[in-house]
Amino acid sequence: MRATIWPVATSDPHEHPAGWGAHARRELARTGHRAGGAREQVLALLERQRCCLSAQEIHDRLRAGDGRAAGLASVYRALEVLTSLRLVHRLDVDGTACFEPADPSGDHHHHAICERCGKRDAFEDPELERLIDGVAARLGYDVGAHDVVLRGSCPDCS
Amino acid sequence: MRATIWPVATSDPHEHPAGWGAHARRELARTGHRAGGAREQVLALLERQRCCLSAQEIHDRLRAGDGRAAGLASVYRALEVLTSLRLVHRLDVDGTACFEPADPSGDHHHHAICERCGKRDAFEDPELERLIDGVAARLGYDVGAHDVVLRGSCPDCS
DNA sequence: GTTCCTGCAAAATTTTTGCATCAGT
DNA sequence: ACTGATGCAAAAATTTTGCAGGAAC
Repeated sequence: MRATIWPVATSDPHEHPAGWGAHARRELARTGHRAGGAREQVLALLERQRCCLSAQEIHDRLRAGDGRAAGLASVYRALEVLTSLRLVHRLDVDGTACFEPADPSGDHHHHAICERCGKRDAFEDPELERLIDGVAARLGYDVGAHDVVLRGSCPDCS
Repeated sequence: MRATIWPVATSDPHEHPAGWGAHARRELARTGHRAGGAREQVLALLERQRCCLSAQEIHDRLRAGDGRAAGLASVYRALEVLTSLRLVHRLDVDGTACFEPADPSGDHHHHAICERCGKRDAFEDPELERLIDGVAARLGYDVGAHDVVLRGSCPDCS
């Protein structure tokens, strides 16, 4: 492991928009995907997760649970499918990919990452969204996704 | 008032804000680094480059030049030093890290990436910067760096 | 029964590290 | 000379792929 595994705050009071899991399962079925065990495990885990997790973190948490955990390769494959359907959003953090549910309503948040303690915070800002849409339009890009990442010291570490 | 946007083409041999190379060499000397061949090669290449390059791309371009090219590991080591001194900015694109000079004045640009042809465009927007500063303050983060990445289809591919 | 899904292992990629040697100060 | 810098190769970390067996429809 190249980077230390930092704890991810799970105490975030933000619950996921109701029905992300249901929406995702519906989309998977609609696009002709079968309900296998590995993908369901990943889906169920992401459903309870607010902030992003790496494939390895997802795999570790699955193994920590009871029963047989999906293999790491299957986790990657599940994430690939979910990402291509835009059901999860991929974000590169420190050279490793992290994944989190994508809100079907189109709402989404961005990230502030503490370079000292590794904490990943989420935030949203409607004005920021509007501004980015304007920039995309002026560039002539048909933008399907965008990320904003802030790096620095969180309030606790400052 | 409308924010101004300056698109910068990837291949555009745009000159860097005066003195980035000089500034970088000065900082390296000031922090007790010696002027080795590999780091100088990387520095000289980045000096002529406006948009971001991966370590492999840098290595390839160095080998395409005349004379002995720095080894790939030395490219990584040079980039590590330059990044830690905040002289270059690191950006993760598609799972691989890209690097580009960081303007000493604090000005910087962001990126729009075409998912079809892989083109990387740069843009800047002062209003976006202001907004991000505001978000950072609101979060209580001491933000040292930030990225904005737009992904989609460029005008040519749309 | 057909086709997709999964697990395991192997391969491919990307990045880091060990170590002997070379070079800057 | 001393110490950092470099090159090469090996290792480590991350991600993808091949293939045989199993499961969903």
